[in-house]
Amino acid sequence: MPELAEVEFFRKRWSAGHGAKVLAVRLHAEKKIFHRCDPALLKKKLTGARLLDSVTAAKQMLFRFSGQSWLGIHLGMSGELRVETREYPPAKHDHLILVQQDRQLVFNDPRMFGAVLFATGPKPPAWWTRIAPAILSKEFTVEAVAAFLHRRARAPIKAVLLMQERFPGIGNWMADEVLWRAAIHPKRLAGSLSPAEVRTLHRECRKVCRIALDTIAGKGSYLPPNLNHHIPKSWLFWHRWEDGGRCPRTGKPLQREEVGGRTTCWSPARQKLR
DNA sequence: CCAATTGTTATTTA
DNA sequence: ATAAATAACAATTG
Repeated sequence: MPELAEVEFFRKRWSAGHGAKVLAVRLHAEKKIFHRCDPALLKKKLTGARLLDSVTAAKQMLFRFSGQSWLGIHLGMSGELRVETREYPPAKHDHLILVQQDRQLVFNDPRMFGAVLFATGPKPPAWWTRIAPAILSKEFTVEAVAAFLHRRARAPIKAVLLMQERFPGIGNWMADEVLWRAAIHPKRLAGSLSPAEVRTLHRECRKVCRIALDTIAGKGSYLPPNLNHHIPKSWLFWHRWEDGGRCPRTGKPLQREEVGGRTTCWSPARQKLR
């Protein structure tokens, strides 16, 4: 499920535990989500450690603990973070739980395409620092997008938008939202976009990220009660899975088809192949 | 039983 | 050699 803004939403949930000690760690060490770390070490180091703070980058979260410990979480396709009471009994797919005095921080992931990472040391580990610069950062320039599209010239633009090395945090629905707003057909080859279209694409990437973050994860310290509640009613998001869904801008029927290996939704009246 | 799922990566193909 | 397409991963739901 989670893309950029949803990941930030879930990270913010766990910030309820900032400043508090971890009294116990419960985990399903044999599960695949732990295969990129040492779960025994994670448990040893985090038990008794204090959760200091956390950040999000792309689709990943980094939680910093006392004792120079760093916990990374990728939510994969079906992961979510929740905060439960001390009395909450663990459920089947609660693969990692950090027990604190007043709450339990739960990582639940039924499909287990997610990942738990762990490292110790004075600075954030390499698997964190090598994440591409954010779309909302200064480094995400029109020139950088143009150069990337040139290198991926023969791939459909939809597939290119999903590449985390240049569009960190963009996932299936955000890619469709960006292309719909930019009025670019998802099957257009990346190398075929005009300079004007590249500028529009760049601008809409930033707008979708900004608005998605504000509405899904909430501004400042406000955390919305659920994920989708505040997503603008005008967005393609609300219509992309409806059978017989219509484009919110043209009122014409939407189309759904696999593009770049993923189910893609677009408005043929707005996004032309030419 | 078949097909679907907001992600990533290893393998195969071009 | 490079880049694009495909398969695989696991669990659940319709």
